[in-house]
Amino acid sequence: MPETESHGMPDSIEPAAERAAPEGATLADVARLVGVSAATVSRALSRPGMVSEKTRKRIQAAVDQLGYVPNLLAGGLASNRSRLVAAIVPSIGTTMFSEAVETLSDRLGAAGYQLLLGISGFHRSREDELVAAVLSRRPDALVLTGIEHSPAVRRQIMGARIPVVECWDLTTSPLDMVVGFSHEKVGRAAALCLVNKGHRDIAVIAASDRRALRRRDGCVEALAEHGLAPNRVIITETPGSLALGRKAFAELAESGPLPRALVCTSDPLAEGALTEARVRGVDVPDRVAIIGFGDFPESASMAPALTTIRFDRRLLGSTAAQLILDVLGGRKPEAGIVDIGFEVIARETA
Amino acid sequence: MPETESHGMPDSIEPAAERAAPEGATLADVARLVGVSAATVSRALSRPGMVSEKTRKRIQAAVDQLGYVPNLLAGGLASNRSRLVAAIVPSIGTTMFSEAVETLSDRLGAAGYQLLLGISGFHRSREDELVAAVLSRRPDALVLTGIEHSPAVRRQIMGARIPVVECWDLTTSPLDMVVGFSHEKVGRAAALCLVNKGHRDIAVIAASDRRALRRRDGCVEALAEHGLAPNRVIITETPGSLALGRKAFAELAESGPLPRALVCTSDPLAEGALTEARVRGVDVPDRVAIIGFGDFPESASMAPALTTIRFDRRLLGSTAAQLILDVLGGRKPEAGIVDIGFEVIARETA
DNA sequence: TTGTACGCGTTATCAT
DNA sequence: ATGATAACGCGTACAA
Repeated sequence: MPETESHGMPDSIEPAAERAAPEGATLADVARLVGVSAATVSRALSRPGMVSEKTRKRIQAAVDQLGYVPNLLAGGLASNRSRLVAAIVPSIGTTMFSEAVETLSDRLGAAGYQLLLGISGFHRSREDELVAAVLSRRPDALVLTGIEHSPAVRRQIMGARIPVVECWDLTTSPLDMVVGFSHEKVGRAAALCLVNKGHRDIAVIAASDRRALRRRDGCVEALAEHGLAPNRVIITETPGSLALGRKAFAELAESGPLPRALVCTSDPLAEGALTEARVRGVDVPDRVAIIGFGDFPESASMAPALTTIRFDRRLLGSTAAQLILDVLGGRKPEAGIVDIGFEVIARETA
Repeated sequence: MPETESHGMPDSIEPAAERAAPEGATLADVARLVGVSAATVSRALSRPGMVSEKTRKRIQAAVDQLGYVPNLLAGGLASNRSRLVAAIVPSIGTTMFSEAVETLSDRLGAAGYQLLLGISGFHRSREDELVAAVLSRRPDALVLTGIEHSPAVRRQIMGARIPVVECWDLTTSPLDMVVGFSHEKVGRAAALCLVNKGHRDIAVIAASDRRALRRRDGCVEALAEHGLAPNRVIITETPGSLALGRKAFAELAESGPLPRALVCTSDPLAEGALTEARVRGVDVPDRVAIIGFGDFPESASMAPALTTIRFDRRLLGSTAAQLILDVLGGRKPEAGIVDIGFEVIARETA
């Protein structure tokens, strides 16, 4: 009897073989145990509707008994669908990105996709490497941060022929799809918020990443349209932090007369400025009104003196997920360019 | 001539074939173009030392020309090494986890590994699903949060036969390796810090996840050893947040006389308590001393009235990475149980 | 140093 | 509803 089962095998040879997973059972092992073909097992697991009720149950039992775990490397290779979505973000150390990534991961996970995460640390060259590395896993879709990418990245991505969502920014000419908001408009809104309150003496503290600089640009432009020039513009490193905000405010205080109002390109910078102002006995917002960006949760209660600009990070993540799932599901998304907008949160009348 | 090259092919048929990547070039395509075997190309890419200088250059040229991107699904299947490390964390929305994950990702990336991230949201059952999902990618190693896992998880993991690092906690009997610190000791340190300052009337606000509760346990034990019982113990949801901290402090204030000192199991809770105290005109630390945990960067400048307990999150991440790389590299780690310790950061003498 | 040949575990196609 | 068989793209003994 050449193809006999292992029943009756002496315990001394493979004692654990029938109890725990011996050594990574395969589809073929399950099939053998049940007495069906591998194809049937594969179908039972991925398209249960195509398999008869009773064989499906027997297969399930065998799967449990063997502790069978499907090999998605093999599955992906055969089907050309990895069920993997790659996301490349500058950092997960700020809620700006982490909340969106969490939401993205949740939504994708619910649909059977997993998240391959690349963290670029705000370095352009690192994005290049990460894109290359990540594409070698043959992800079914790709999420990128921002709309500026090196030619190499653009080339690789076009060659990959998968859906791509650029996030946290907006453009009329995305690589594929884009979901975010206009940083120029955010900067304008910050400026207008202060101008509308009657301020004319306004300084700017901006981090040096591309999107922060575009917020600064929008701000300066809006001021110009009101016949104003910024009191001063201070550029800090990226990412903006509380410490950098303190330093920048100190520089502001020591290099000339304080402005009447201050635009910071992010809440951490704004919080730092606020902190330094307090230390120096400068009243916020009475002496210096400060507006930030990002609506970081800490600031809501800790820094009620700050005004900020909020966008919905979770909406960003879920929208990106939805776009991807639509495309992968063969549905056409309602729109490939999604502006999730933002709103000014004035916590004080200042 | 049966195996002819595509030279001389009329442009009208495959015009782009010789310029851009036509449609996912494979190793075989590269080999054909160079006129060597696929094996040689494979070696040139993964073990350059085994290939002659000049053929390696020609291969590199062909790779560039075709825009060849290796398929790691196939590679992983063939070699049984995915170059993937999976990590499962409750959240990336707090620096507690995000910084460690960032460091982990950096270190692994530098060694040629990529990070497959699962976010469990503090749900035990979700960890089960994620482990199963993640193991189907055949990761070369696994990073888990904490030391308590369901039997199903333990079984699956043992069956996977890969290095595992449990993080953010400590035990003498890890699944495989562990890097973190003792939460009981953190709780004890918090209590002792206050007791040593002469406080005897101490309350506790704790989140309800396992590690936070163990910090509470350590705290209550240490108090008992000094003949003290906590004024009150308030349990909040997980994860602890500024809002929950405010609510808990309000409850404390309204349900009886305020304690003289307060232990919070995390900094967000402590910041919330501090905020609510301020709102109620309660001086911190003169009327109520507050100690938190986690050393969240925001608290350093914003809440100088708080004492906190710090552990090195980046050290945690890099140690985990090092353990994994050691094992995967065939080196034996110095120790499979790493206590990274912690320190009390007293920001005020209170 | 290079080539040959096989296998990795799964899905898809085409029968039955 | 189920089975046989051929890919999928690559790594790796083994041979040359």
